[in-house]
Amino acid sequence: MDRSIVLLNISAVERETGLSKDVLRVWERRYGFPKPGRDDNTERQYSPEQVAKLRVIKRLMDTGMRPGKLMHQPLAELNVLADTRAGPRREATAPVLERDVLALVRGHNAPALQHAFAHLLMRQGLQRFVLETVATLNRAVGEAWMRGELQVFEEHLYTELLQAALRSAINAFPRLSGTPTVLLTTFPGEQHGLGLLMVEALLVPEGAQCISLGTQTPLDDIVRAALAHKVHIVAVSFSAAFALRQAGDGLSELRRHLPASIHIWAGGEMTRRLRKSLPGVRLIPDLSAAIGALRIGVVAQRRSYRGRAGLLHRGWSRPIGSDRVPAVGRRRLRRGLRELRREWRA
Amino acid sequence: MDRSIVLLNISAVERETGLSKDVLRVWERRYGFPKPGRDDNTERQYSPEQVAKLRVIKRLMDTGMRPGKLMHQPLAELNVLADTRAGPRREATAPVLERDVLALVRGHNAPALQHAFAHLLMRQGLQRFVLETVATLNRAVGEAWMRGELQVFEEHLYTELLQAALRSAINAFPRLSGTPTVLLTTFPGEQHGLGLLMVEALLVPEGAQCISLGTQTPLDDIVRAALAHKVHIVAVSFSAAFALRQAGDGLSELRRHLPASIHIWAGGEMTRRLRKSLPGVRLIPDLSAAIGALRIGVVAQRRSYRGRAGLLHRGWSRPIGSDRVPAVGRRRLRRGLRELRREWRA
DNA sequence: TGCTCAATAATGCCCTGGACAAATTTCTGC
DNA sequence: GCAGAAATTTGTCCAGGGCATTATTGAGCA
Repeated sequence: MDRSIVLLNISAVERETGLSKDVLRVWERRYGFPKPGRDDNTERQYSPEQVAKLRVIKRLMDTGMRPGKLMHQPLAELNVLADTRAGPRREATAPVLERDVLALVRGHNAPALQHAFAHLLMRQGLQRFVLETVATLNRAVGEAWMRGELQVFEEHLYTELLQAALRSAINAFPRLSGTPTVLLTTFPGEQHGLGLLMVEALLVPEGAQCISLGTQTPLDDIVRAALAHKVHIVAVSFSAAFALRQAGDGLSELRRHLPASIHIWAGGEMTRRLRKSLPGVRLIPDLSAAIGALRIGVVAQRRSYRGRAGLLHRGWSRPIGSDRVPAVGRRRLRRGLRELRREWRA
Repeated sequence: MDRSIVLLNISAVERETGLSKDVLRVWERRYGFPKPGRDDNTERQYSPEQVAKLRVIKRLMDTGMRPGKLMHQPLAELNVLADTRAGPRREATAPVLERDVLALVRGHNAPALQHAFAHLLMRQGLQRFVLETVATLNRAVGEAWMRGELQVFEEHLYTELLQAALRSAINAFPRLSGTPTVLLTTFPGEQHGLGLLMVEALLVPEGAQCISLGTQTPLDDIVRAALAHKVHIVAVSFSAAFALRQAGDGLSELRRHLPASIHIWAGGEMTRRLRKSLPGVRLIPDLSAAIGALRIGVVAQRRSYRGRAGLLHRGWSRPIGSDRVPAVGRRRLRRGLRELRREWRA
């Protein structure tokens, strides 16, 4: 039969797993896994099982685990690990919503899913929708994927429809020329843009002027853009998969090349794993922390949020335990923005 | 001074230019360019000038030129080449619009740009906006970038605002459960989603039901998605930068794994360079050709693929100069879709 | 001259195996 | 129980060789 779609060469595996060719080869040399077959030309041919295991390993590593420990576990063990890692399932909290939405995703019911998003968005308002619903759903989707309950294309559809919903909601707000002005983007190599959209969705209703460059802006272009648009804040988003080192280096570079008057925010799953503190860079490990961070003085060390890593591989989500960020959060957000505005006006 | 943001290591160059580490090293060995300096650890350090030249070379290669010829030309020569390559400037057509929009982009006037898009969109309607304005502007922006008149971040802002405009326009149409159903996505490695949005913007107003998975869907997930959603057409978009070989292989794979009743469309800049004809895959080298393809295509594909005659998959690409697809195009489009619908209902 | 087909060159990608720096873990002495 | 040193783990880079595919050139022929 047609095996060609099943066996992947090393480039394809690199694309699908995010693990570089060098890493794939060196793992084979060191750990004996993955051990792909070879084709007529002695080139590596990875089986889908190997690729599946690699994907899970990659995700676990994105939460801070190290490859040496994972490599020789059977896939089943890894899934158990993933579940443990995911923390206690909070059946009580909002499982109905999650279950319903996941059912729509798994049922490939695009119109209903789109409708559900629109409905929730209208009922909750943009900010609450993002803070409560989207963050929760993102985690649920990520975990379901991890447990093998969700296909890649199902996750894609979820993301796509969600982005469409957020974008059109954001677009519904008139573009103000207000303060503060926020530049949103990701570093080169980071292709997940959902986090940017979520931040924008939180800020725009408050009258902040958001300028999104989309994903993967080269460092010096971020600097140029910040200056050209005279922004007050540069916000950069990182998914869990982003390389720690690269992020740290890049953020330091940014800090060095931007005038001190421009704030730098770094957000997204990855920032929970950052060990070093980065002077002059505000870490925003999850959206609820973002709300706190908006209040000027508070800044600094929100260590408490680092405690547990979520599994969602992209975008922002909330730490597993803390599920309440409702009205209070919004009030704080508003106050925070007021303070920000006052500061920048001065 | 801070050279670190200026000198890039080989990974960074790979990310910024899209040229693999292997290619960068082998070019250095074979052609003597790029010849980066070395750091204390004898690792390559590329200067921004080299990176700039590499970027231009990459773009020229994406239009079909070969590296051996380009490598030793000075940057100025390459820019001339780029201009030549761009074909005759059609000063008469819509230069005012282009100039105005480019001015907004270069002036970093995001609100005005957003407004301009919204304005044009409203005045022309979604389809004409895409066919006439967006296609033209895209080329203008690409060429301006090539001539060094546009920064990367300026291009990013253009793309981002344009996508926002298209998305919200598309979203304004009610999601019909009509025929035909079209699955839209790109292959892994292709991260440009603007093409998908443009196609969607052409089809949705006609009542077609578009399901977009966003970019970078693995091949077997495209197959699964097509079956799960029972689509009539799978449309895949390729930017100029996409590797010819990978596209050809992937499309053949797709064709092999999808039932013959599901049509495959391949569109985007890259498809103009495809030499081989791909049986059972409809090439749509540009949007104006897409319109023709919708009309002629139904008949042609019925004959050529089902009958395995394998004809008529060329001749759809039009020479660079002929860019007029006005009202006539829309009428044709509508008729084409009517025919499609009739066929699929049967 | 114009065309087809074969020989040659150009090009991208894969391979092996070595090296090394940064980060993390383990060990050691207090 | 803890700070700091030593050992281990891990990702990334490098050189240079090989090969399959694609493009170009050349030869023979109509």
